Amino acid sequence: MERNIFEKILGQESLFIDRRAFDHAFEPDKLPHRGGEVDALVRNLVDALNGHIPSNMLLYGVPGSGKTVVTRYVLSQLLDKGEELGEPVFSYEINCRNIDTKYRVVQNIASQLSQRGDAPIPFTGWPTDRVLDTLVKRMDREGGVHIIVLDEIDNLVARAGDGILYNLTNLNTILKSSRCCIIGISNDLHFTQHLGPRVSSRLSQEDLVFHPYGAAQIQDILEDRAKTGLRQNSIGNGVIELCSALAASEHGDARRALDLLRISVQKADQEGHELVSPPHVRLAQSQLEYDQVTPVLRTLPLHQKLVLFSIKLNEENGLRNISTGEVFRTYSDACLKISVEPLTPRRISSLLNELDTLGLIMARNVSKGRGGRSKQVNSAVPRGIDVISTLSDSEALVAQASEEKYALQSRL
DNA sequence: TGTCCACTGGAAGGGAGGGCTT
DNA sequence: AAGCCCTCCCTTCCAGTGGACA
Repeated sequence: MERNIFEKILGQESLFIDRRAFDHAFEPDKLPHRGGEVDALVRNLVDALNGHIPSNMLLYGVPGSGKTVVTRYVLSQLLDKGEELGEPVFSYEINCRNIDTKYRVVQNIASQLSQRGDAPIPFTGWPTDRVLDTLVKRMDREGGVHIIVLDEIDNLVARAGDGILYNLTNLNTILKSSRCCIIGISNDLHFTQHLGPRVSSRLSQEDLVFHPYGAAQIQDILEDRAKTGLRQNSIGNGVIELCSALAASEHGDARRALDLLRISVQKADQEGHELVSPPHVRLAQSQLEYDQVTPVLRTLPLHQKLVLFSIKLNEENGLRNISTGEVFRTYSDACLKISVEPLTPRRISSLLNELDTLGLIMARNVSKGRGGRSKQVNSAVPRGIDVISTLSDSEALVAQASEEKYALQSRL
């Protein structure tokens, strides 16, 4: 009889003991090389246990420099201690990449505070002030200290302005039987420039900068995780060093290093090797690039696809550093070919900025004197990924285009 | 030194879509 | 059903800009 198709893999020996050690959300027992940052947070947040209001804080640092993990680590201990001392502490972690409007932020926190019998707050429909009102009532009902962590706060400010931060930093003047503290986490050191002076001074009462990890520090982190998550003696010479060096060369991102090591181990597992070696890391590196980019390419909205397609098409024809105007002309032609109404040049300019933020293109502003000021655009998709076929082969593009046409026709 | 180009990017607002309240 | 509210995607308008060139 045929064996079950899962049996072969299930029975296979793996180099992993605990895969979770490589999760981004994994909370290790100790945080190497972040003692100073932990201390700074603890010194401030201890006020929550003394009946005072902790200062609002802003944590800065490049991605993967430990901001989020340090905050979680400190907060989980704070919550435990609060419970022990009978000083209730509540914490809310909001990722402002997804939750990026005033309404959604307030709705999210208030919903986390809902009890049985509370009316659910819809994800749209209520006036924001009403949601804010509900939040204040619920916070006061619970009492204690409420710590609101706004991860990627720069994204929230870019999308929704600083109005929400004004409301949140103002909460303590409205709250009667509870207190509130904001911790903002940002990748962008200069994001407070986009804040009004009142919000800025209230929010950044204490700033903390997380410096990128160096290769040696990343190495320590990887060694710790390998001890927890992998079988003994499963890592070959130079593997951890290579992972650390690759991640350190990309602005010291510890998450990237963990991903690299995890995928390297998977590769060794797949090949049935007992030992992970540097070639596995190289394989992991290219897979990581591929895995990061292709889903983004596939899920781009139609017009962004067409813009990127136009840039790539120019590059295939040997044209690099093309201007916004050139992109727009190629893009308009592409639209014509698939009978889609092109967007305006102004919109294309914004789409170029969005593609730049996504890291799919490199755009920089240049002035050519009488030739005018414009962007100089190049694709930034790693080599080895065939953008044009990923974008144009996909039936999705055709489907998207006809959907667009249908929507247009039904409007006319 | 002023002009001019080809844009940039902020601001305001339209309109469709999803949802709540009365 | 009508009146609101919020979000998203987009357009329109326009002041501002860096630097080559006359």
